[in-house]
Amino acid sequence: MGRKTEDTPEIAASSLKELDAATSLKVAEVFKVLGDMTRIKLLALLSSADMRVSDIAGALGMGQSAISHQLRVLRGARLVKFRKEGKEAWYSLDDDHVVKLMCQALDHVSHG
Amino acid sequence: MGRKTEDTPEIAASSLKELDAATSLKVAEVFKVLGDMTRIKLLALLSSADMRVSDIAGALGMGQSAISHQLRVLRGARLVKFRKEGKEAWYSLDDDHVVKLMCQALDHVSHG
DNA sequence: CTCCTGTATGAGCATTTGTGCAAATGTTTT
DNA sequence: AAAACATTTGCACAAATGCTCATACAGGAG
Repeated sequence: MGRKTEDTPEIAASSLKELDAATSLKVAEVFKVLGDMTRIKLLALLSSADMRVSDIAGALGMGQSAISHQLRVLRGARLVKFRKEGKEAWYSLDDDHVVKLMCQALDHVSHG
Repeated sequence: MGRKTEDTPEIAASSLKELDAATSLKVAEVFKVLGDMTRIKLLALLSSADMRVSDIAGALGMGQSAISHQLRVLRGARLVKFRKEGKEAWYSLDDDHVVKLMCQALDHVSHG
């Protein structure tokens, strides 16, 4: 049977009590990167298909420079990766953690 | 101790493709609230015990005003709730979505 | 009532952030 | 070689953010 997205994080909830400053910072950094509507829409796009920079810019109705800037941020957080094909850059989600996180957040806002 | 054990059926990953602007904004707003180290440490504290404002301020080594401001933000995102007992305000996590989200993010940064 | 405690709120300020513009880099075609 | 194309990068600037300070609000004790 088709399995849905795994809803059991490998990290136990009890580990939250022992969050040191460095780890808290890293966690906050990931969330900060996700805390922007442009980047959310961008990641949602990439969840269905790999895309080039200009594709994303067109789909979101934004400048190509802005998208490139955002993709750099997303790359820095290891949320997206890309491969170069000639003069084009194809972007895709880095792993499925991204999707899990977004679904959890979607779950949260939907229950309001 | 009746915390909701309501195992919320996770939202399918396919819903991400259909994210409209309003929903993207809400999702981004939740992440934006989580994208701050002070608030992360604060939520981590609340994951193990309910606390008063002054308790949190003491534990984080910050001013009471700063914590109160942050708690307002967290309340606005429905990530924490509080009950008033006399002149004290006891804060707690609003639901277990918060813990799930943080564990997912912890999972992500740990695999780096 | 007054005083003290716990919390909330508003103003001010320094820092960060997202975007557009323009120039630079790199790749393919002519 | 140049020109066209796709993407990246540096700069600038408005808008947003987090903290501190001071003040206001509310409950309990004397």
